[in-house]
Amino acid sequence: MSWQKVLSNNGYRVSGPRRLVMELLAESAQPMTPLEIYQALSQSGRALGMVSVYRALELLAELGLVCVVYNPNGSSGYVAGSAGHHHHILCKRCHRTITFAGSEDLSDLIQRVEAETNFRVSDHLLQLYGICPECQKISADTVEDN
Amino acid sequence: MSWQKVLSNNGYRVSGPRRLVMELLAESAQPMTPLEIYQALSQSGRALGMVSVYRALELLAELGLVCVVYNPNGSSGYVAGSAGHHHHILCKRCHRTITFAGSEDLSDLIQRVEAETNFRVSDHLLQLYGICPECQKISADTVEDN
DNA sequence: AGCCTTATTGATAATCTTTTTCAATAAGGG
DNA sequence: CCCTTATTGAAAAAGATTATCAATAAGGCT
Ligand SMILES: [Zn+2]
Ligand SMILES: [Zn+2]
Ligand SMILES: [Zn+2]
Ligand SMILES: [Zn+2]
Repeated sequence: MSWQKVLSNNGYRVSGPRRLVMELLAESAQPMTPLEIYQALSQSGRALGMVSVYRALELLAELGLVCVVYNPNGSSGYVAGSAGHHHHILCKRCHRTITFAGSEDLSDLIQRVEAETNFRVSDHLLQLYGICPECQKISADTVEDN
Repeated sequence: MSWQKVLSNNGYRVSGPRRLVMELLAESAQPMTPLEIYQALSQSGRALGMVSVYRALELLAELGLVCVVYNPNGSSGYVAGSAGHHHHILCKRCHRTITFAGSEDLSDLIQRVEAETNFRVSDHLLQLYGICPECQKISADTVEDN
């Protein structure tokens, strides 16, 4: 279902600011902070208030249309979200972020931890960090040059 | 190795504020924000500046003596950290947080994602959310009462 | 135990980020 | 095309984090 439909179906309007934020994030390969979103849109002429960026992100996140991802250094940003169970993998060098499908791969771990701790697990946060193909290539080239 | 030793070995002093923050977190069952730490210490007479809380946390986190954990709602807090590969599980109801040992349980998942995405994975962020034993018991009691 | 050096603290101010407020605007149903 | 009302945006308020710098105290040395 399109993000416009998700908004409508939940009684929200498909407004200019929401469209701008949504489309920008969909195009971006990297997570963006509210400020970065504001600046990117301002510079490309399509101005909107900083407040609207915050409000759009809040709503879009609530509806699952965008996701928050955490950088290794602790800062966080937003990426366009896909539906269903999924997680993100971030490049430590260029911050390129892509999504991978969630699976039952954690179920063994979760069972073990439930047995160990007596917690009942219902949810999880998982992100992988590493180096993306492009940055690996750059590293390889640099090494060759030496 | 004790946290005091870690500080010393890295050329830092075992100061009052660092001790207060470290001991408070070690005793706390829940993650705490800088403000919560500041207030808790102030109220128990052992006053220190807000700024010192920030600085202590920054340093302790850098040395791996405390960890940042993310609440399901997006807010974050600090917990006393254990050494080695580990993760945290949080109770969604009372925020009690405990540590569980990391393992190789993600290696299958990581291999799959590396194959799918061509990323080289070096690190990960994992947290589990659920209900702790105490809160399960409360739920059970409540149900019985009905 | 007392002294000295210097890392660390804390009060204040500066900066940055996020939220509130409320009149003006525009989305979308009719 | 009009009307209703959700949404926006400017400005201000509130909240969180960081910089400054004189005063303090940790820990090495004797
Ligand atoms: Zn990269
Ligand atoms: Zn998952
Ligand atoms: Zn609980
Ligand atoms: Zn792990």
